[in-house]
Amino acid sequence: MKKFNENTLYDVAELFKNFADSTRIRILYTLFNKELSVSEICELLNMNQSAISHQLRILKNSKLVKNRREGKTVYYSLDDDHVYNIISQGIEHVEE
Amino acid sequence: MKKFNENTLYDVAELFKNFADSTRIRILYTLFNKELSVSEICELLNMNQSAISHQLRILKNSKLVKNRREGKTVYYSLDDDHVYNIISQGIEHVEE
DNA sequence: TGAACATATGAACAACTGTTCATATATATA
DNA sequence: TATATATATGAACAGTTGTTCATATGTTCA
Repeated sequence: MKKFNENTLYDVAELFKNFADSTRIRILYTLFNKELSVSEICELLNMNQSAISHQLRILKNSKLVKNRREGKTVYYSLDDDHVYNIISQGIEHVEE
Repeated sequence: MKKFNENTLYDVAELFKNFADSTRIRILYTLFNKELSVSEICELLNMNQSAISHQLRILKNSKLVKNRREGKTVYYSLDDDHVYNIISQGIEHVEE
């Protein structure tokens, strides 16, 4: 079994917390294909803008999404290759 | 992008909740190699028996661990191939 | 049966989390 | 500058979660 720092598993738990909420995981899933603006995400998930912005901040702090501003609009996209793989594996699991 | 039932992402979030707590993820990690009794897990994680039992029940209900009784002792082990892969991917992510 | 040991479980409590509401900030344009 | 639009953020609140404590259940053996 691979050795690693004893804090690693705490960090792993922190990572998985991001995926442990259906709003955040649905946000991430909408970003699988392409970047989207905040308001586009709101429409897709049918949720209010404040709730989405709060969750986007959490995802950004965890470096799972990144954003860029274009005028008034802010576009978000996945910031990590692992995100796609981890969620895909989760989907695979529950679909069995 | 793969199509699936709209409830799937909610189920995925539920799945990841299991990995979103450091106690549970450390329990699962102790079971990577081999089955362990409840008291062995308590010693390894230096936590009291009640806390461990409560978390084991959560993991069992989610079908991530299984158990077998041998006299007074109950042994727990991983019940799902995906568990190993999902946690490994999480470890890989945070170690970069 | 009774004592000892291993594990499970319910209740209670503190800590944490996600959403809403109100409002602030940033940008574009008239 | 004033207004409209898009996004961000702080405070408050309800709901959820993990641990502890006390106790129950299950098993072995004397």
